[in-house]
Amino acid sequence: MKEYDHNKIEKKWQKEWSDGDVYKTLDSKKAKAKKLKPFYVLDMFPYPSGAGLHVGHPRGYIGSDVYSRVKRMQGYNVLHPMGYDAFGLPAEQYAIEHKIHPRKAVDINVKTFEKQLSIIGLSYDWSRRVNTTDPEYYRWTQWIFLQLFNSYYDTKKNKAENIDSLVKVFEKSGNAKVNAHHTCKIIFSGKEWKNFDALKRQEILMNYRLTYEAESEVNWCEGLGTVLANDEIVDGKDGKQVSERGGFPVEKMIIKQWSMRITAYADRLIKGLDTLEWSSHIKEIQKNWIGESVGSEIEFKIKDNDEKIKVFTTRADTLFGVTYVVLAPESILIEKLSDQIKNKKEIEKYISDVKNKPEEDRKSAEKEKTGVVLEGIYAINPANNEEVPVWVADYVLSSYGTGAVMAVPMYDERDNQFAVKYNLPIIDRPLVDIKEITEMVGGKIVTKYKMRDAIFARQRYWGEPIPLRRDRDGIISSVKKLPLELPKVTSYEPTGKAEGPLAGVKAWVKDGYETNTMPGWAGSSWYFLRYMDPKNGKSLVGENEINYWKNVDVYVGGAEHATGHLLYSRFWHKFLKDIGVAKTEEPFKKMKNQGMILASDNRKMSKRWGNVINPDEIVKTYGADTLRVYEMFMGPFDQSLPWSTESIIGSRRFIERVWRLSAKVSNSKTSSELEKVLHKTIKKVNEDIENFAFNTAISSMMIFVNEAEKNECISVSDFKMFLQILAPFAPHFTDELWHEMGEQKSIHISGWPKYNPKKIIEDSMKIVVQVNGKVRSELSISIDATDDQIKEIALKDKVIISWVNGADIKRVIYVKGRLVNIVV
RNA sequence: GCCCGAGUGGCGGAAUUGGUAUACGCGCACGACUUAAAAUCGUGUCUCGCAAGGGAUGCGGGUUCGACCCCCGCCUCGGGCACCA
Repeated sequence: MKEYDHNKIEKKWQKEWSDGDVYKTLDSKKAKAKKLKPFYVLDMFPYPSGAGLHVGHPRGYIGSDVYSRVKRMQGYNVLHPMGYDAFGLPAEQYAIEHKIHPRKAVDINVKTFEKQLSIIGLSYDWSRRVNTTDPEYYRWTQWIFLQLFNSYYDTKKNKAENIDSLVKVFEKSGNAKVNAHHTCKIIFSGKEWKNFDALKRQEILMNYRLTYEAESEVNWCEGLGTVLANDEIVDGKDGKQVSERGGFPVEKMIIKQWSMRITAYADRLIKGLDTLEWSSHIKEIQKNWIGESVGSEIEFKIKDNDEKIKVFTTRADTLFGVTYVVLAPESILIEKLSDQIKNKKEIEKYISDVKNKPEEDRKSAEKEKTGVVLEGIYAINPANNEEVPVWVADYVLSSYGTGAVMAVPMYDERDNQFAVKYNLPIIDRPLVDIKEITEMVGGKIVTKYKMRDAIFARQRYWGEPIPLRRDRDGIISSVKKLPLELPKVTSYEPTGKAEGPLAGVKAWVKDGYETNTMPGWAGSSWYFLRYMDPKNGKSLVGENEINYWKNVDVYVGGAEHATGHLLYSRFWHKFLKDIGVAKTEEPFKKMKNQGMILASDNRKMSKRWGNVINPDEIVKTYGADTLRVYEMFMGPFDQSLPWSTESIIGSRRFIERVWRLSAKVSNSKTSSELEKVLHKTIKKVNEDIENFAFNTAISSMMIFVNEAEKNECISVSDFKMFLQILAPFAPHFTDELWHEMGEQKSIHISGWPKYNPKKIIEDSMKIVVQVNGKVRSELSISIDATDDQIKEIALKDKVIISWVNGADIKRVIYVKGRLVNIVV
């Protein structure tokens, strides 16, 4: 018997697999010729950070690898690729810290990453690797940007449409009745449209485009020199907002920015969640993030004025209890009403004070609410024609609902606080039916969302250039020839202004290109489509390929991307579906989220704590097979677990026991008892892997080995079946033993064993007998026994008779195949 | 504050989702092999009790023949949102 030398075996098989193209994915044409069905298993591609991997990083990759290997063995044409998300802040920060160009830093980091990953024995088809910073890749990111730019959202057809068709409508009949998701505040006729100059038209269309430029409030991070998305910000120690990366302070600012109209898809993004096999936890987070709420829009007339105040409320049933109305300080109505406002100066001062106040003060719930009454202005409650005062107050947000609120201090806590502070009446009126009252006052039921449009620009160098140019008159046009390559700069450090380092490239600016670049999520929002057809120079993905693969079948990655990547990808995918590129409504049908591996001190692994365990070391001492088995065995896949180098020995022992078990393989038959255990194990492993319950799959294989060791021999065919179910977890040494059993081809393309239902049938069953719910006896009864027979046998059992002790038997409950409970 | 999730031996965890709680593994103890050690193998290992038996799934109650699982009220930890009308 050879010694188990993991280093030798693992090196040998990794080379064999690579030389033999064992994990090569077939393109659709070849696959169809062979009648192979597609199966797409995807890992979230990493930022190649350069810090090196710790033992926790590969956990998700190992899980998805096990799953992919099973699918491959089951005869699917498996697409299991890997690539790099290398644009964006992490890569750029690393480059700045290490004083090298981000391009070089990315290349170095990718190499380090691949070297570390290669020793784990993952079954990627490396020939399909993508990198978001590759011009041949970001050419298509830019292409998608332009498609969005040239589209608007048709709310009637409920899909994106080309902006040209909207222009035609404008020409014909203006915009009064368009069915479009927009922010356009002016109404014009077809005639007026024709008289608008090009700049005016551009300005109007900007309100409809799915990628648009607008003044918007942004999170400005001085430390990183850029604007950040809401999901890139976290609460700092003192409760103030800081950047997730680096922990720098973040403040609100109004800047003209490129944005994406994700809000147009809010409804579809919520509805689609029901069709997804994702953890309910992540669906819940997305649902809350999108924040759908159904309520009523109700108009309050203004006394002695033609203007109206439109409020949004989810509590129209409290309409009779309204004692005042509040406008957000940003409300344009205030300007319109100014002639009638008696305390104009005071109002103006209040508004400017609010604007200069940091947003975090304004948003904190503990903060005292402030406000000023608009003297001379009264709103008329449409339900009872009562005149109520109108206030401006900073607790009303302009960005949500209609930017105006009807205040019902009796029922709303915030209104109540405000009313108490400013001595406003609090009245108790009976509640009415929401639907009825809304109809009665001529309002309508509408749906509002908390989600905001996504800002699509970063004031940084290391990102995709925005493929637009602006001529001297300010007219924007699409760049015709993609990719628009990122120019070389002398300094890629942040400039600290609302423009990026590209502003320092004279030729770039002269040509009218944008100095902002795209945010990190641009390249990662569609990469899964590129893997289907990574070298296609004519289109983002070929028709044949996308029709074959359709979408990702199983997506594996961290749960922390719930409101970022996973939402943006769904948004883009839906858009790509609308324009005919994607073929399904959702990109990721099923998703599994791996838990983090913590250090043994239960903290995150980090250089800072000095508790990092390096996978290279573990592979060297214990082997990749052991590492893989251990990481899958240590606990539920989606749960965060502490690493224990002490416990890994159990997985190593398991592998060695299988290795030694091969000495018991012979041509004689396996005992029927062991055969039964084997087939049960095959059944269990198959089910468990399908559910990503890898830990219990391994434990059942351990039970089989324990059982097998008690036997004198095991047949070649039975042992081979066992190797096959173990192979996805420990691919190297199982392939070695497989060949030792006389096989020529790799075990990983050898087929997946099926259990034989006949071989797991028991001829007797173990029935537990309880008296009043307490276990008192155990019986072995023939499988053919009827329910009544079983009850009778239980009642006649000596132990049971002594427990019942002649008492009246009230009930006898029989649970099929499990237990009898006798109630006395 | 609001919305999710979790809490089981010394440790990681299992339990067919209402039916034998603690599978599997680590650790520990004892034994075998060995001059010895390592490795390996065997036995034991929730708790009280000599035993018969009793008690334990964060705490307190409830439903049920039967509850880790369902319901009500707490506690602790993790995650999400946060003046969203």
